[in-house]
Amino acid sequence: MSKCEQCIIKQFNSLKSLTKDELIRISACKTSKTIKKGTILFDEGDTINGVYCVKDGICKLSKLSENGKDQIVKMVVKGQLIGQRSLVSDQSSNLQATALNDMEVCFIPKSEIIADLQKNPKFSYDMLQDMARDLKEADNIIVNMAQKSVRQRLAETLIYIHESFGTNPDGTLSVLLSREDFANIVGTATESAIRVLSQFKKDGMISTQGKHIKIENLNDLKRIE
Amino acid sequence: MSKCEQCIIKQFNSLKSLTKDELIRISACKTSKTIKKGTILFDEGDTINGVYCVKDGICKLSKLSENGKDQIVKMVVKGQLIGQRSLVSDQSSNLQATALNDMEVCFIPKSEIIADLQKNPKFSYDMLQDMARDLKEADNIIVNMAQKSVRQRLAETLIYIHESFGTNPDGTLSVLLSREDFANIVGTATESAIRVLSQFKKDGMISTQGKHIKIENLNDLKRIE
DNA sequence: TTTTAAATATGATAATTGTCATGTTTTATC
DNA sequence: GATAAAACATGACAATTATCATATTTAAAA
Repeated sequence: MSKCEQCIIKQFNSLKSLTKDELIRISACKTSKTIKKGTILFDEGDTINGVYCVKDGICKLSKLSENGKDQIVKMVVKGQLIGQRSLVSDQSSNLQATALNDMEVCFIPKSEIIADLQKNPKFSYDMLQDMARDLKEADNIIVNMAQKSVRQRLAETLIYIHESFGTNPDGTLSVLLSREDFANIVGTATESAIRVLSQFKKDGMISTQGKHIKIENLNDLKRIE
Repeated sequence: MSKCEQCIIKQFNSLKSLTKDELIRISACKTSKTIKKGTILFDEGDTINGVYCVKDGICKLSKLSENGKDQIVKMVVKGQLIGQRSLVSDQSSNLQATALNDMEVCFIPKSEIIADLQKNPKFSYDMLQDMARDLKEADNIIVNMAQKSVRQRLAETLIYIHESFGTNPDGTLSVLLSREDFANIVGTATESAIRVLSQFKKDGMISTQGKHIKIENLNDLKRIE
């Protein structure tokens, strides 16, 4: 099992601000896990009792609406932490976390990290900055949801995934999502998402081979209104 | 000018976690301001250079969408801070702040408070908890925007204002909003907001006298789907 | 108070999006 | 590889919401 104090993944999140001693202590009680694609890490209402540090893979954070549809609120990739909000506010999770592909994660128990948060100002300030970033992002999503069309939102989602998570060697988006996932990000019916994607394809902005999507004309996609 | 160390407003925000010495220092350089209804405290893109502590009044935080419409993202009332996110991430504001009625605020310069944030773990932990609360709230709004109808969102907005900000002696909502404001909270056209409110009135769930709205049947309003 | 501007209200119509039905393709499992 | 299940796709139609036009009311200014 790898040691936190030597792990390079922490450079991408607030764990980098822990002291060497703190890291050694955490390393001793963390758990490494392999999580299969499709597995639910935790559900809405679950008491998480710690944070996950994502070493590899991608995960979606979603919330069930009263109408029975899932809304994807955030996607978490390698380097990021999951469960920070619940840790800080000492509440059960308000989101469900589901692995979108096979994942490697480390689980750090709450008991080992909460004291550091209250004692190490650099660490809590760092987490504060993380959360500030999330909050800004969430505000932007609210505005998009409220004011933009499904067509626009879907185009922006494709661009976001393309630019944030990159592409495979063949140019297809590296994050493989079902049409239902796209609908749940955009906040629309699955059929509507499928229809819009089909239209994008007809217009030559994307190409598809099964679930794999390739952006063919980024500029046109960016110009959609 | 009142002293921070004696001010009771700070009980409602993270400033309560500052030490007496820190408060005295901040008190010496803070500015008290009276802000007239309708005044823009700061605009999108402005460098705020500090935080506002709201001593009285209400303020809306909004963001201009590309289609030219304002989206109200949050309402801030007595006791809360404004500008925390920009302070923490050291960025210009991504939101516009506008007074919804006459306000009393104190402005604390960034230079006086940022060091405390990095040195006083209790203070930063407290602000972290504030931001965690905001983030949870924002996630809920995303889900509502994405999955609920205008009718539902408007009903929930009325209930939210009723329960969070209270009513005047005559039972009308204490926060006075224009129909356009309601539209900008819900994320719809002003005409649509007006239409839905008219329908609520016809159905006996609310009554109106000019801009003043009174909830007449909270249960029916809560049951809207 | 009169005048003017702004906010509220409502109708008509178009555009967007959701729902249900049904067929096709892809993927998983035996 | 055959079979079943899931995911994808598309048509038809209904519901929701936006837009434009135009009154009417309310608030503000002269």
